Amino acid sequence: MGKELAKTYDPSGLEDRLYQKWLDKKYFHAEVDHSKTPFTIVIPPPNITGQLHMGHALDNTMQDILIRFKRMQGYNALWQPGTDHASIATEVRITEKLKEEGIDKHDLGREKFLERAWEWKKEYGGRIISQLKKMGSSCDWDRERFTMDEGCNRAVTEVFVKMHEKGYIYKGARIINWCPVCNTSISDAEVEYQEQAGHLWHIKYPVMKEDGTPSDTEFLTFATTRPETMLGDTAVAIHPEDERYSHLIGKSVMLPLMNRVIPVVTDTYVDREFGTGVVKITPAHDPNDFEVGKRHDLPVINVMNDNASINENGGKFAGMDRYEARRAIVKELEALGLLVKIEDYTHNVGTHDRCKTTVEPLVKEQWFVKMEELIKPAAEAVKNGEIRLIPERMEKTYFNWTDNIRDWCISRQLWWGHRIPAYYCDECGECVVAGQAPQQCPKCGCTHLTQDPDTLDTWFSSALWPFETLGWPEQTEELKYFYPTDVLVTGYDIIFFWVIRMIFSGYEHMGEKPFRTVLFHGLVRDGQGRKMSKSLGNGIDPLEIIEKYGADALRLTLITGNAPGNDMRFYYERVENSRNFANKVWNASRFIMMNMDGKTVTVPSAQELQPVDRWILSRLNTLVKDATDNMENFELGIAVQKVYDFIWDEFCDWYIEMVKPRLYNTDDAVSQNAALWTLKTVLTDALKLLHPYMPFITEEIYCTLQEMEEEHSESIMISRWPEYLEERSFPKEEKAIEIIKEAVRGIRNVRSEMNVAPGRKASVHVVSQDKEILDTFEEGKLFFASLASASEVVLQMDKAGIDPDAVSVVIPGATLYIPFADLVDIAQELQRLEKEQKRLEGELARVNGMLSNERFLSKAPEAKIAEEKEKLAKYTKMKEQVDARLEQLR
RNA sequence: GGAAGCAUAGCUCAGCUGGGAUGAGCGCUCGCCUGACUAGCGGGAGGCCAAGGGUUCGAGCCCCUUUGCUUCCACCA
Repeated sequence: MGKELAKTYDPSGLEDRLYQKWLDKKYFHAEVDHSKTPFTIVIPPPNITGQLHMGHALDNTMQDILIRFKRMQGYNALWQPGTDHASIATEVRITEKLKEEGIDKHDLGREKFLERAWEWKKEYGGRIISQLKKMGSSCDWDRERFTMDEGCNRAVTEVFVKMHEKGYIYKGARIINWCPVCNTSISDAEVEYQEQAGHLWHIKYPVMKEDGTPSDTEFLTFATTRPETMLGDTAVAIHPEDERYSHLIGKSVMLPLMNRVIPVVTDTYVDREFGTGVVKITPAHDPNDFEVGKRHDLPVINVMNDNASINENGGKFAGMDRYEARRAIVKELEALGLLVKIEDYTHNVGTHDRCKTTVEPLVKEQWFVKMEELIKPAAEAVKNGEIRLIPERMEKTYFNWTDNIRDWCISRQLWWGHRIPAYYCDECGECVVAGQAPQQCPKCGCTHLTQDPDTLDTWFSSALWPFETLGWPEQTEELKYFYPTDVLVTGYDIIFFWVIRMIFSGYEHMGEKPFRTVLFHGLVRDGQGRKMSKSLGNGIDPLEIIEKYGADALRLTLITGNAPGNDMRFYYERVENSRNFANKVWNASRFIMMNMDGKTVTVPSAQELQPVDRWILSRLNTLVKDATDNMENFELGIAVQKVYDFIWDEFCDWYIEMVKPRLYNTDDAVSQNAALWTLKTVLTDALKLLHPYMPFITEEIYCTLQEMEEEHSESIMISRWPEYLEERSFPKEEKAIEIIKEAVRGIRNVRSEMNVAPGRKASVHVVSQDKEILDTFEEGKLFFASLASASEVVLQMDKAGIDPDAVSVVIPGATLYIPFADLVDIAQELQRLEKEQKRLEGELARVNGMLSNERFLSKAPEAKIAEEKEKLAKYTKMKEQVDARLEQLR
């Protein structure tokens, strides 16, 4: 025996060995080669803080499937890997770690902190990569990049300076989302709204009388969820057409506690239907109020410090935390009789997606990207189909964002990230944006300039990922050859954060789209449909699954029965099934190799191939076509399902069983050789089709199989993807074998129903007037007998000489008789046949109904009509057979 | 408030441009250690495809309405 395979498939050990082989052979590496067509995927860079989770596992499985598929098809496939510095996520983790050591980030200082961060990167940055390797990911590791490596840093600076010159990047005081715990601004996309139970405080402000003193009878009542912001109120607003308050237009109210007189303004922003129709205006602490304030030229009074405590503008409340101040203010208002009532109220509160702290809207000087112009080509590209989103419905989500675009706040008050290339003159305050620190101030000539302390939003660099990883801003060969990339595979949850930003960046800086297709996948949830999360502790570690079941089983599980963009639930039972399938493939291969052992398998002539051989070759041929089509259309789950069904059902359960008698019959070497050749050929191609999904097991078997050859290829990875061949299509044999399969199924069914012991054989008479059908059975006699547990198979044109009490099975074009004289229960037999008769009558009624419908005949396509006619003939014949048999029994 | 998705076998899901639901896995049930595989083999039960309309010769699939669940966006004090 050439090589002994173990009885059950054991992935451990084997996977690492094969992966190392692939690395050694440089199969993952792609070089610019103009004789080949490139196929490129850039990896969504995992965070350096990251641990491989099921989302990564799914994302990377999909990418690896596509890249391996295209590589086998002969494309120059590049899967560009790398990691992301993940500015805030990493900074939070490091800060936490420092805290554990009793060190405050600010005491440590920026430089030392960054040293720690780089140490962290060194320690953990490689972890996720080694985990991706466990999955079998065929990334070109020689090209691994990092969002903060030298090249990416250059790209970021270049982009910032260029966009600033064009006026796309500006600095301005805007209301932004502030996280008082992380001490940084965050973008709109980072705010996560949570429904929280709170209160609605109804408060009234006294209206100012003509004499300039507050009235003690006339008030304006309104409601607020954040009473502490009243310290910064600079107006009260009503709707201009609200008759209830029209007499107050032009008047003022007294802001209690602060004793500030503030105007009553009119603005259509006010909803007359909501509450009392009165809104207090706090421009410094509410985005809408900020807009109102701008329209009415109201002062902006910031009453909060960065840590959300009240600042010196808050009078006697200065120094209190925002919630402490809230309580104190409510208490005082109540004492003054200005608190009307308190209502329970659940509302959405903006929180920071990283730390869940309630976000505080604050007015701050920040850097922004002006989006209006930039977004246009990005929206257009999806609209005109230059970029395709899969599934298509994601376009709606996409346009929802592009149509309501807001300027992107890109500055973060963090240390870990790309520092903003803006420098301020220590003398005159002039701001200079430049690739390198200027020697002197262009305005006053001062030589002391200080760089902006802020860093950029982490997505600023990932937006450039598809081209910065290929060398941009250098015009490298790689960039020219591999860009634009082909497919981006990612979760729909980062469409705003990342996908859109890459698209407009691609158009802006490269003048071209970053990728042709975006393939979205959903979330991997737990068995109860919940999101996997650390806080719930319901996460399933992919590495544990790999350890136990193998990477192939995990990959197959993640990809089967799942459509693009749909969430999926993770079940251990499904992994077990995948593992069982791996074992099935393993054992089928083991069986084939055992039988090939010691023999030289030669290519059989056309005549030497038997109908069953042609049947399975033809079925394989169809599979090649269908599965390839599905994969080209990114229907990965459907494609692999077809391969799975083919291997397990058609190949293992039918073909191998059909061929066994020929393998065991040493007298007919020609037939045996034809069977072995077919087995080997079909197995090899099936393994190839399966390889992108289950790379390890297919490689192991393929190589073992190849070792039995004189000239063997060294890896399935670099073998050619099977192609549909017209000369391998045998529709006639497909039909013929289908009839035999039906006969076998029918006989098994009857035997099972009658409780015939499996070991008990009986003769089977095949009665048909159709010469071709008899020929089919004649040719398949050997295996038909074995599958149908027949002691002998007798073919005849009529039922002469058959025991009239025999059990019968009707299949299209033939009736089978099995004489079980001692077992047959005529009543039961009648019942069975009557059931079959009824079924056929139903079918006939349906087909006849269609074919007698003139509108059907005139409107339905030709092919459909022909199909129905064929069915009519088939069922009519079968019914005649059943009728005749019933007649005979009665 | 706006939008999207989902509702198909006991459970979890597939079902391509409308053309018989022999759909998959698990579960259930009956029978088998049949010279690759009990991580297996053979048989079986189980679905008026959420409800109601419409378009069509024909609807799980297209249109409208309703109900239930999920998600995204906006965020009104």
